[in-house]
Amino acid sequence: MPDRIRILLIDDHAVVRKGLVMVLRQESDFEVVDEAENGRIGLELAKSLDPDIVLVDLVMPEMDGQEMALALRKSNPDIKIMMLTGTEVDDRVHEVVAAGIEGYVLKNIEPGELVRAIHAVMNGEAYLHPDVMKKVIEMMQPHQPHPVSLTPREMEIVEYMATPNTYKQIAVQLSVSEETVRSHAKNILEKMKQPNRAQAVLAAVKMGLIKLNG
Amino acid sequence: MPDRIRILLIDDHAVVRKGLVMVLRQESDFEVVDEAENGRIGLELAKSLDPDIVLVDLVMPEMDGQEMALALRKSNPDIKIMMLTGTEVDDRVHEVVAAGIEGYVLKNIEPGELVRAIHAVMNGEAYLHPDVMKKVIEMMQPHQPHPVSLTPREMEIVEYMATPNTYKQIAVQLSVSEETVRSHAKNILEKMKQPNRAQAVLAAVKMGLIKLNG
DNA sequence: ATTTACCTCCCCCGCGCGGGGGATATAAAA
DNA sequence: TTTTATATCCCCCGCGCGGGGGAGGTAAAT
Repeated sequence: MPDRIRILLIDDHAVVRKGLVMVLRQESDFEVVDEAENGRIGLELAKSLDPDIVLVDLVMPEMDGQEMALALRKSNPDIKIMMLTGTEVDDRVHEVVAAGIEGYVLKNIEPGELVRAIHAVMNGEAYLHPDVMKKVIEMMQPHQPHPVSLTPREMEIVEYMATPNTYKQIAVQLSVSEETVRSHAKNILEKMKQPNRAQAVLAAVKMGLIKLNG
Repeated sequence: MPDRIRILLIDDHAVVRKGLVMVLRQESDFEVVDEAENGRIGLELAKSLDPDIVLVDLVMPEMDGQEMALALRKSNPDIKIMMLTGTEVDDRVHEVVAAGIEGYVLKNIEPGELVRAIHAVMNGEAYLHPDVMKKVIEMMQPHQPHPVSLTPREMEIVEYMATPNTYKQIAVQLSVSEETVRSHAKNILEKMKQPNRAQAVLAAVKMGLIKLNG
């Protein structure tokens, strides 16, 4: 069987590994090539065995799933990575997903669903557990209503403050006096409690007042 | 049947609407309550009919899907929103998803999959088409190797430039002369082709040199 | 009718900072 | 060995900008 999916398991709990093996053995096109108990060992095994996909636990001693994912991404970018974690949706979801994995499932996943997830990932898709997906989407929502309330004019000025323009140049473009712009800028810094333009712009980005890219 | 899922269709192509109606009629627990040909009309209908979920086309005249989604989110946050679009995965995916929708499917979706998607969304999950999910995940990847190469020391200085510290204060913390810091800063601005500290910091964030949040 | 919010404009001061020119030392690369 | 990159340090100049003050005018809220 040349096109069986070669799987590497990495989890610090032997029980979990055995359980996964049982589940994966049910599928005739799956082949568990090896197991490892932490990221460091798993990384070495992945490099030498070159599996199609690794199922890796997020929380592990020595080297956790996130570190391992980053390392494996660099050394063997073609190996798919499916992250496993407990039922709790970790707050590190964002970072972990950004580490460049293809799948993220919780351990309470239905066996059949796990099989489908692996197939999906091997098929070039990305598989995220519904709860994880929700979290990821939530994190890209426009940020909470800004704790600082700027007037419409001030909003306009803040946007200009994020450009290379000097206050004088901004004044010209808005057809007002430089003093007016400077006055607004002063009020903005005051409201945002920021010491200077650079910090104010950065804070505005963090608050979602300014889009980083448009 | 009190618990049928009440669906509102919004698409500027009558053919597409009819097709969707055919598909959705197959499911006994779906009920298409009405249709609309653009976002403006659809928004009014949604407000008066209060459906469980709206399927809305992304590209439409008068008011497109994104605008409508934003408006509907504000007026009726409980109504689920499933975005529809052509086979092309739009570059606006990020914005659209950030508009706060629950689902995003392409029009070439299998009917059965669409039905599952609707059920998933009604079940409180988020459903993104695999290609869309991939795109979303890609967009959270660490950015490409920076076009500007800063020396280790310069990297350090850039991070400090994103803080409220003045160059003098940075110098103290790094135990070097203020002149040294200023010198590095000058080289950084030169390399990044940025006119001032504020712009340099912003550019650094965009490039992924600096994490917005730590 | 008085207050409040907002936008507009002005002056002064002093420091931060960008831009220009250097210099010196070390270590790696050519 | 000579060049190149990196890190350190120095001086000068002038403008940008932060912080302090104040003033006038309109419009909405009270």
